[in-house]
Amino acid sequence: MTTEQSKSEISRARILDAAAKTFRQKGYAATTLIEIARAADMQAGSLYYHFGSKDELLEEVLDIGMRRVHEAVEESQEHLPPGSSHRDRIRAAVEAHLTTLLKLDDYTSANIRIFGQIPEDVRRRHIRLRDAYAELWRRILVKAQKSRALRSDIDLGLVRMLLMGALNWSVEWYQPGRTSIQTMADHMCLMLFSGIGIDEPARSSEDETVA
Amino acid sequence: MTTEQSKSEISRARILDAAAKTFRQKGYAATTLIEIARAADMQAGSLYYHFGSKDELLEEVLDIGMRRVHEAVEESQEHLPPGSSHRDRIRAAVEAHLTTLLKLDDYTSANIRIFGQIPEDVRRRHIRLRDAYAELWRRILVKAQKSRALRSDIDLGLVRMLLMGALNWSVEWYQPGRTSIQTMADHMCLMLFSGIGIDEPARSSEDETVA
DNA sequence: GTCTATAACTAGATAGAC
DNA sequence: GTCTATCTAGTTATAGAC
Repeated sequence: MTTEQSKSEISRARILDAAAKTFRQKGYAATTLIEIARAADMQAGSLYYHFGSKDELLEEVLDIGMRRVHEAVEESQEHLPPGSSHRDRIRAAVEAHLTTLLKLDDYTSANIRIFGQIPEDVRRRHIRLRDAYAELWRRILVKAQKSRALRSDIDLGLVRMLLMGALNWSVEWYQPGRTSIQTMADHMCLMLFSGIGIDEPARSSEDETVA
Repeated sequence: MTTEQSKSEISRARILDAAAKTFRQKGYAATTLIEIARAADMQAGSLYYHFGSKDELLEEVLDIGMRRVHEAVEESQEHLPPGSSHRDRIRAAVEAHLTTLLKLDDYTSANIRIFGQIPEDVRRRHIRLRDAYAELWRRILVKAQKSRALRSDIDLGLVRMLLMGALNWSVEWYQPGRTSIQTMADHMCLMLFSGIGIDEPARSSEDETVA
């Protein structure tokens, strides 16, 4: 009950870490308890002292992953310098989301990668946390729109889904070292706020619009 | 050898359709041959007359899905009205990609959804088609940038990944009837070219930048 | 071509020793 | 708490009848 962890708590955490890592890499159904146990330096049967079933283990990994990214984005909003613009706020949220997803955390990336392939009842129990996280983003964007930092003639829900897609898809291709998270956030926010198009000059006959 | 399909070809196609649909819904590892067979009105053992293994079936589903979206985007570029701008070209590609992914095709959506969870050797053989599709997009974007339709001070590869992410992620949330593909393409291209930000007015003391 | 039957294997889960 | 041994169920794949 102090800050010391019991042996049980330590093992439990080791199992969860191993599960998050393996689920993220191989997906849910393709991951066996034998692999998780091996990654946690244990025998498969020993897992059942800590968890009732594979699904129970999955559920906890998913919940932890979603809570972590939720908290990271929430904190990014609380720690902004006073007088920050709405663009600053959104940029901070984007960076917090990406950082959690790509640098810190097998739990969050496991959640994002395998959510579409989990058993129905696990999904049903987990969905509240997902909805709460979506609501956090919704509030950030709506506030920006109401303050006229974002256009009013758009479907903000759709924008949110496209934005989350661009960010979440990075778990499928991101390789540490190649691109920095800063650069990714820069590009994402540039697209979101200003776009990367240039006003094409008035058409003249010499324009190469087809070639 | 005529336009008539042999009984074998018909069955084969039925199996592939069933496999694409089931893979898309449940993922690769979680899908059993028994389910695929049932969806194709067959017994599991009968599948082996047409395919050598589950992996072989998977591979063909993946390849078909990638070829279809590739062809759809390629055709979208060939059928543009003369004098189309680069924005028009990109917009057409976005729409073709989304349409294939969300309306026409279990094969393409299966490919996008399960690519991250397939066996290593299948992935290795399939990757060429993926790379070719990426190259098609790269060319479209580079051409636009060289013609000064897109800013030159950006990492176009990164933009491409963010764009594909925004589009591909839609397989995880899109529900037919709620949003039209037109609307999705509109929003995506608006973000890509112009952004949805409004220049925030010069800061004054009464601005509510924090609340 | 498709069926039925089944072989060979692997998974998740349980029980009892330590 | 963890291990070893094992049960049960379900999977891919094969074989031979029709």
